[in-house]
Amino acid sequence: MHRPLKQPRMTREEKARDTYMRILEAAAQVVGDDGYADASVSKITRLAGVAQGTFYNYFESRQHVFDKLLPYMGRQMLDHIRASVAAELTGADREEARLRAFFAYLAQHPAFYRILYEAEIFAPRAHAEHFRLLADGYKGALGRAVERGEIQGYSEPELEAVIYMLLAARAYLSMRYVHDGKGGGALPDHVIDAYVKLVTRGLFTPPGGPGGGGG
Amino acid sequence: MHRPLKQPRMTREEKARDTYMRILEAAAQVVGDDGYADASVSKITRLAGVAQGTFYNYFESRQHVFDKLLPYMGRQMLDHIRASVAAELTGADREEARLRAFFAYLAQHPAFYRILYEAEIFAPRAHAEHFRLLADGYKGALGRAVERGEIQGYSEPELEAVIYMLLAARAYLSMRYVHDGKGGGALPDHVIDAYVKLVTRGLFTPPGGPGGGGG
Amino acid sequence: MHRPLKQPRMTREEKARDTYMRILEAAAQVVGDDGYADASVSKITRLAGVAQGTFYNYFESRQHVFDKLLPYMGRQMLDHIRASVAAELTGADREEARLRAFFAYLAQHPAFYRILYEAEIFAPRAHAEHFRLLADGYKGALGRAVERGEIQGYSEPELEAVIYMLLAARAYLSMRYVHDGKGGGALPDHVIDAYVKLVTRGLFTPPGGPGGGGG
Amino acid sequence: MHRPLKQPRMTREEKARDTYMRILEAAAQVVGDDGYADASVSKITRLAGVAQGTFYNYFESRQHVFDKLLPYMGRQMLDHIRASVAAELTGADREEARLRAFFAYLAQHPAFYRILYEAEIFAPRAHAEHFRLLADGYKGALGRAVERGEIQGYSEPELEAVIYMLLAARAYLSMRYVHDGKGGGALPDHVIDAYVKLVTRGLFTPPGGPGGGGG
DNA sequence: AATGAATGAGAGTTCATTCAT
DNA sequence: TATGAATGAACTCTCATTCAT
Repeated sequence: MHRPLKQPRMTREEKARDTYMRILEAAAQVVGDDGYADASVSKITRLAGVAQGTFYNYFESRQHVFDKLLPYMGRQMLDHIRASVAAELTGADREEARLRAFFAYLAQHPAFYRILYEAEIFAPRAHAEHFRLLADGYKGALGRAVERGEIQGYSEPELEAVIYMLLAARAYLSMRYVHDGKGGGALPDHVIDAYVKLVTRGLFTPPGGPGGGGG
Repeated sequence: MHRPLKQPRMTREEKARDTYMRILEAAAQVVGDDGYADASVSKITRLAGVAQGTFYNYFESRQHVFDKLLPYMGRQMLDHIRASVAAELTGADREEARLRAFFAYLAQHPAFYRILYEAEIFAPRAHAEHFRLLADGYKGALGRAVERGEIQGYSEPELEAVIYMLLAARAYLSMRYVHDGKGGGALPDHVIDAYVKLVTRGLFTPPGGPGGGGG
Repeated sequence: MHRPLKQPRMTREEKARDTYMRILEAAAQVVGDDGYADASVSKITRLAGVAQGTFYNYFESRQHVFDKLLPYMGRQMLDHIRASVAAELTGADREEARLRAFFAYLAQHPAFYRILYEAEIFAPRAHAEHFRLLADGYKGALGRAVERGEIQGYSEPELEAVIYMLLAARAYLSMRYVHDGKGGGALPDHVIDAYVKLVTRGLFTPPGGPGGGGG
Repeated sequence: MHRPLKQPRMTREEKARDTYMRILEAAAQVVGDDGYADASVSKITRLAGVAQGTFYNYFESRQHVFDKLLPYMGRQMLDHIRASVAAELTGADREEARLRAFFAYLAQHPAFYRILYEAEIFAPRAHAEHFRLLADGYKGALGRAVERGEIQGYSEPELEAVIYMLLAARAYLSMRYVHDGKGGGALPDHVIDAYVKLVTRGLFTPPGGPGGGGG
């Protein structure tokens, strides 16, 4: 029944960290629900359970939380994808796994859709940075595929363009098939098939080389 | 007995039409420059050279102009693409021509970028309708390619998914290579090459069939 | 089948008169439905079937129609009451007849309620004038009752106060029992009884004098 | 170790209460002077000495202050009347005292006239509630008069109608003799006499019963 | 006399931000 | 550090009125 010896539940620093995170998470949820445009400071602080003024002890301005949102959730998403994709997968199989992992993350974190795609408008710096990060990761992966001979006939700058097209595909497929709402959050199989087919044929060379035993 | 050819420069009706267009064009420019979120009625009317109240003689609300913007410019863009793409082009060549025409339009109408891509957030109805329109046009084109045997191995719903990926590619390539600003509005050739390569290999079957004489 | 010799259906003057009346009646209806505060010029002209500008050919301002409304309908109402009350009625019977006639008019012209009672706020000049008119008519009637010995013990200025109380009773009874809406427009009998009883006892002396054979 | 009796002049809560009251009183005065229709938020806040935005920290909307005005001043008025009318007064004497107290309150609070009578239009809910309150208080009083035998020959629903007529009398007498402005706020004696006479004869039975020793 | 487009003042309301407590 | 009241600029929208046609 007595109080445990442990110090006050949180040190001052921990408490500050906690408040920061509460505000950030609240912002994520509000933006996810209402979009950046309607994510007022008052909604965010109300949800976070702090006073409006407190907000400005942790963020310089409303825009500043917005700028933190995508980096914060984007890292989560990348971690999720990385953890989901088996290390030994290569080529188109790896692509498929990444796509599935992305949509799985989206299904678990519905707020992420708006945080990500509205960021181009409301947090353009963060958005650009996020895409650079994604693209860089991708570049490494495709670079290794090139080295393994899985990909042929694309120059390095061309590969960058391809990467943006793949990221684009993700975005629009989630917009069209998930966010619009009938699918209940899951991507239909034929859509995954189409993606895999396009990428396999378009990017990855079948083992025997192009024109080999493809099909 | 005959009336002079023109009494007033414009009839009342023409003048009304002119005012409507002035407001609409002003709205397009303001949205192009500042985005929907910062496109206030006062900015629009100032640019159009009319009083704020006049705005509401022509549009029920700020949202209502927003809803007209994409249909208005989208039709322009489609007309431009249709006019630019030679009728006899087929297959990947046609795809390339379409891509180039799109980017040419974008270079001539820089406002269109934001009007189009921010519409998902600020004029979702118009945005959805616009994409349905594009996708339908595309479906017809790809359907004919299927009939000609240029495309093989894709079911109809898969083709729909492919269409959304191609539209996605356009969007992200314009975001990355044009809108971000260094290219001065033109898409670098290697990007077009990458697009064409991906689509050619991924979608279009070389004359002799897959695995034929491709390369 | 041929046009009758009669001049154009209406002379210019008649047509103007007609337009004037159309606007006035439209104003009456709009004020009756929405109240003075929400009776915009555009609503009125739309209902009247004329252009907004036409309004100002007939009335100097919005306030000016408002000022015409109560005189116009008030006269109608007085005519109705005068026509409804049998000439030979006297004393409390006459009062009852007047009350019933007033409520009958109200039931037939629902717009009149608001036109009359909101006028104190929105057309105070007309309102005061209307009540002066009513009071003057009343004064004559009560003066004759005094001469007949039906009323005793009230000085002339006291009678004026009584008149205002009687008019007040009308107003509040219509507010409470008719306008609030359950009665379907008719005044319940017990309310009329209460009115008649109060007035009979309070104002009119029974034939044998006060304290005579009353009951 | 002890705290000085007062640190800040007002605690935060007191200050908030003060601001609320300042706005409410300012609204009362503006409505009293200009009527509800012309009582703009900007006039109210200017008079209250706060920023326009502050208004919306205390009231959801302009309409919401309007809805508070009559309850606030109505309670004041009732308290005043209750305090002014000697407990031992009964019958018509009590009525006279009430009438005098009402007009005394009106003379001290000129704003109350418009707040009360325009409320039927601009704050109908509050108006209805106010009258229900008044009528209920009256019902109790008249009910006791009936029990004491002071009132005879009126059924209960008839008494309700009478109550509305008495309230109506108040309203119109104040409109005619006070608000119109010549009397300087006081009701002429002959008007009070007329009211008392009408009510005495009409409602209250003289000690010996109707037809007794009256006169 | 009739039209209806144009005007612009002014309304109510929102909200990011500040700051005294 | 946390609070929440106060601020005021900026917004969208309404509408009586004017006036060229």
